Amino acid sequence: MSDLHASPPVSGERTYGIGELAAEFGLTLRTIRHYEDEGLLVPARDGQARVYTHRDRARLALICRGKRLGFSLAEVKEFLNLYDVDDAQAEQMRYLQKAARQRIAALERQLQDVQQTLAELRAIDAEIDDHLNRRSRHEATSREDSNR
Amino acid sequence: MSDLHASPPVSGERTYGIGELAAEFGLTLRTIRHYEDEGLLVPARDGQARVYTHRDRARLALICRGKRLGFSLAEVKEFLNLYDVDDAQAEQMRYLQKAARQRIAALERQLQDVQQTLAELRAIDAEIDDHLNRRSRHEATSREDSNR
DNA sequence: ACCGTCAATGACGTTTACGTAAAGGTAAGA
DNA sequence: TCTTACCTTTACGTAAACGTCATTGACGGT
Repeated sequence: MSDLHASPPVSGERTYGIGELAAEFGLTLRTIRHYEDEGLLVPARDGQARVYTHRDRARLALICRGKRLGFSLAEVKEFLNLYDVDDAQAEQMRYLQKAARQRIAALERQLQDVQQTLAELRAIDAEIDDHLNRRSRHEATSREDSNR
Repeated sequence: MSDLHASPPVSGERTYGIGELAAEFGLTLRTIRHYEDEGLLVPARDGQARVYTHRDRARLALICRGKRLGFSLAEVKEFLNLYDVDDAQAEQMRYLQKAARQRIAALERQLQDVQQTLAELRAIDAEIDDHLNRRSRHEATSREDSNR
């Protein structure tokens, strides 16, 4: 009758259900739960049900991006800590900064890789264009300049 | 006695042993053989021993880069075909071009990801610097400006 | 009261990308 | 000839990242 179970709409923060996030990020429920098993997400609970805050949602977005970049869940996990710098002691801030700089270095290398690969593939694309055009022009020529 | 088994130094092309390539690329023999099992490499043979040409070596470099970019071996495999455009029929050139363009699109997305992540991490790095400096300056101040 | 939907374990299965022996072949050097 | 270094194949093992049931629970609607 009275909403005995409806989670408190106390703090004006909107929350998300697992299915909602799954749909939004194109993941399965299993996958999101797996991220929790691995300690990448620690959603609140409304009874048994998982309740995700904006912060959880942001973390999930970071996880997805990390995955797109080819990092393992373990790597993404360390990665995530970097975004929680606010509540860290000066002691471990230096550690986090070291970690951040290592990641930056890794990403700079990856940036090189991506750019080089892009350049090569674009060259290949152009080369194919070239080949195809020559061939078609050649065909046209050998057909005694039938067109034009 | 006479080099009955020494591979023909016929064509002036230098060749590589599997251990050589493993050392150069920081891979294990097992890994390189695995790439062969998966059809990513098809080295020549001198008896039983694998003999790698410059071309094989170049392919291996591409494989490594693909892996660094987070692609699966299956993806890298298709990827490799793009570099063999020379000996392709116009028929499948169009197919290869399509594949190339898909990869280009994927890499452009990845480029965005990398750049955004880099920007964020650099911001975090700076933010930590900031926090640490404020704190140290605060400490200094509270110590009645002990230094300087 | 019954249904359908969404979610929660729990547990075994699968794919990818190799690791790790085990058992042996070949050729150069002491 | 024996050792050492480098290579071979065969085959089982494994860690990561989920997929895929099977079973159960809580709600909302009719």
